[in-house]
Amino acid sequence: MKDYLDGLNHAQKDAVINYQGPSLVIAGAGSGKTRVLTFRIAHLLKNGVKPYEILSLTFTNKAAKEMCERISLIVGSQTTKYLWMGTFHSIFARILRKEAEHIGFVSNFTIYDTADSKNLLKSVIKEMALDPNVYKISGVLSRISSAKNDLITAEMYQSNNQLIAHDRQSKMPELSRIYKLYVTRCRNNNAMDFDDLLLNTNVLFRNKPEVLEKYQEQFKYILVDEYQDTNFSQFLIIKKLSAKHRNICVVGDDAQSIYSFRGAKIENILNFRNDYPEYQLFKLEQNYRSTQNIVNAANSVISKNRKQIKKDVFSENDEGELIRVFELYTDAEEGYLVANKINDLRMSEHYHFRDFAILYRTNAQSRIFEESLRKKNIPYRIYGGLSFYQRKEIKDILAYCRLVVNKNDNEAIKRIINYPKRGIGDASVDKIEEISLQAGVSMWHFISNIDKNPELATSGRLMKPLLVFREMISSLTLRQDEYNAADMLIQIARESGMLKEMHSDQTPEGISRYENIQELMNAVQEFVSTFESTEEVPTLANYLQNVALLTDQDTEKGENDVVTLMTIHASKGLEFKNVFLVGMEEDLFPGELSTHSASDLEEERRLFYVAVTRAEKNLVLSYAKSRYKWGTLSARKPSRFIQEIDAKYLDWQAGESQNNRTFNQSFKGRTTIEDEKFAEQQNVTKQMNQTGDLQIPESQNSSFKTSAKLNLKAGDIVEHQKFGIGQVLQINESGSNSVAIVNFQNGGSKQLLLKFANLRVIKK
DNA sequence: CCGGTGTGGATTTTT
DNA sequence: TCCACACCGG
Repeated sequence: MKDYLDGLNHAQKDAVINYQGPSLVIAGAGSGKTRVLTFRIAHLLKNGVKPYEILSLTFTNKAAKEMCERISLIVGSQTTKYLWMGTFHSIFARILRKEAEHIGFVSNFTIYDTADSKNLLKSVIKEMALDPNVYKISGVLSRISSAKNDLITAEMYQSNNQLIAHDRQSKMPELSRIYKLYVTRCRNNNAMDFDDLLLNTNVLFRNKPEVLEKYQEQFKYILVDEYQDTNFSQFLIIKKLSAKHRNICVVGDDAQSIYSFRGAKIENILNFRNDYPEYQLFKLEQNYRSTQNIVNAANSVISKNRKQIKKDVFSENDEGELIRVFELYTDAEEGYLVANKINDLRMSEHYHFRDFAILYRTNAQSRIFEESLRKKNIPYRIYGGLSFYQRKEIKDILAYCRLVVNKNDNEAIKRIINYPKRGIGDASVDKIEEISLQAGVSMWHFISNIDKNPELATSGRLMKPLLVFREMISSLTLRQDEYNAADMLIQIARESGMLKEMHSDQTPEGISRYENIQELMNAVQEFVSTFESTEEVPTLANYLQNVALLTDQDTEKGENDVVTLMTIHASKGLEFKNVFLVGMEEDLFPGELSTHSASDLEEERRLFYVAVTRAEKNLVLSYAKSRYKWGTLSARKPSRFIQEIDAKYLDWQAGESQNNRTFNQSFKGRTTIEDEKFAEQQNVTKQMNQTGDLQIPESQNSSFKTSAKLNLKAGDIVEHQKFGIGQVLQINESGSNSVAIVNFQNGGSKQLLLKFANLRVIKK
C-alpha cells in the first residue's frame, strides 16, 4: 500500500488507481474532485509515466497552478515542471506557436482578448460601411464566437444555407462577410482571438495529420477538469488527441454545468459513454464540505432536472442548521439584514470576515450590499468588474510591447500611435490605415517606409511625428532580445512618454494608473525571475506570449480577512462557511428570463445548485418583495427554486424585526426602515468618532455625479466612490480647475481634481 | 480639448 | 433610471 493514497476514500481511490482507458469521474459538489485529479496524476508519475506524456487541461490558470502545486508536494517540483498542465487556451497556444507555420501564422502571433476583438470588429464594420446600429459589435462578435466554437469557419459559414437564412431573417445578411473579413484582418495582423486558439488547433490537426500524430503519440494520458464546461471545439481536440492511446480521464459534474451561454455543451459529459463505450465510471458522492441539510436541500432542487447523470450525493457531516429564508420588503432592508447577520454570526460563532460570502446573480446587485456593509464598517471585497489587464493604462503599455514584438499588429499600433499625444490625430490614423490596407501592408510597414514615399504623408505636419514614432519603435525593437522583459518594459514606459504622462497626472485616477503600471512592472519582474535557473531568456516576446491569457484571479494578492461579494458564476469551485444568497426573486433568479426554454430553466436550476453548495455551515436565502429596477419600483415574488427546496430543510422568516420595527411602504425613497437603531444612525452627528471612523447616514438626494458643482469648502465631509469617506482640508483654485485636498479615512490625504472626482457631499 | 446633449442598452463571462 | 458612448459646437 502506497502511503500517499491512504487519505482517499474508496471511490476516490478507485478513480485514482484505475488509470488505463477512458474514465468518467462524476464528482459531486465538495466531493474532492481536485484531490482525485492531482492524486491520479501523481499516481501516473509514480508508475513510471513520464511527465511530458501527461496532458492535463483546466479552465482557469488558478486551477492549473493549484493542481501543479499539490502534485509537486507528492512527487517534487522537478517532475511537475515537465507536465503539460494548463488551461485549454494556454496549452494550445503553446502548441500553435510551435506549429504556427503549418497554418500560415508566425510563431509570435498576438492573442487578442475580447476588447481587442471588439475594436477590430468595429473597424471591420466601419470598413464595410455597414450601419453599426444594425450590426452591433457585441452581437456580431458572439455570433462569430459561437460559430468558431462549433467549428464553423468563415468559408463554411458562407455556404451554410441555414445560417445565412437565419442572418437574413435577423436583418443582418452581411454577417458572413463580416466574419470573413474579421478573420482576414486577424490573419493580416498575425493575431488570434480566444476562440481561434481552439479553432486553429482543430484546423491544424485536421490539415496536418502528421502533426496530430506527433501529439497523439506524446500525450499518453490526458486529463480534463470541469468537463461539463467544454465546448464542441474543445471536445473535438480532446477526442482527436486521445484517439490513439484512449487514456482519457474526464472529471466533472453535470449538475454544475452553468456556462452554456459561452458555448459549453453539457452533452459532452452526458454522452461520454457513447464516445468511449469501453469507459469506466467513477462516482464521487460523498460531500465533505457541507452540512447534511445543505447537501440534501441542494439535491432536492437538482433532482428536478431531466438532463442528468444519476448520483446520490450525501454528507456525513453534522445535520447542521436549517436553511434560512428571509422575505423582506425592499433591497435596502435586505442589505441591512445581511450586514446584521454577518455581525451576529461573527459575534456568536467567532467567524472571520473571510468566512462569509454574499452571492448574487448579476454584478449590478452588489451595490446595496456594499452600502450596508460600509455602514457597519464590515470590510469586503467585490470580485468581478474591470480586471487588471483590462485597464486602459495596462492595455496601452502592453500595446507598445505587442507592436515591438509583432509589427503586423494594427490594433496595437492604432491604440498607441497617438498616445501619449504626439500630433497624429484620428483622421491621420484612419488615412494611414486606409492606404496601408489598400497597399496590402501593415500600418507599421507603411510608416517605416514613409520617408521613401513622402508624398504619402497626408500633410507636411504629419511627417515629423511619424518619423519620431518610427524611430522610437525601431530602436526598441532592436533592443528587444538584448534586454529582459522587465528592462524592456521600463524602457518602453519611459521612451513612449507614458511614464511622464502618468506622473504628471496627480488626480487620484492618475495616481492609481501610475500604481497599476508599477504593479505590472512587478509582475514582469517576477516573470523574469522565474527564468533565473533556466537557460531560456525571459524576452519581451516570451512574456507577451501568454499575457492575454492571464486574468485578474491570477494576480490575486494575499487574502485579507474580508467578506466576499461575487456572482454565483464566479464562486464556482470556492467554498465559504456562511453564504448569503441574495436577490432571490423570480425575475432575477430566474424562471422568467427573456429566453426561457426548458434547458435554460435547467441551467438556472444548476446555477442555483452551484450557489447552494458553496456553503459549509450556514446558508441564508433572501429576497425583497419590492425592488427598484431601471428606476421603477415593482412587486417581486420569490424564485421558484426556493419552493423547489424540500420544505423540511427550510426555516422561513419574515423580515427579522417586524416586532420592533415598522415598515414604511409608501416607497418614498429607497429607505423604508424606521427603527430606533436606524433613526439613531440618521441623527448621528456626522463627525469622526474616537477611532477616526465615520458613522455615515444614508444621504437621500445626493448622488455621485454632480461633483463639478459641489462648491466645496474646507471642513466639508465628502464621499468618493473609490476612496470612501474623507474630510476636505483645503481647496486650491488653479485656472478653471479646482483641486480639493481631502483627508480620507483610509489611505491618507489625496488631491482630487474636482472635475474628475466622483464625489458626493455628506455634510457641508 | 472640453462640456453639453442625445441615444441605446441594461444576465452570467474561468479564456 | 442610470450609465457609457458617440457626436457636435464652441
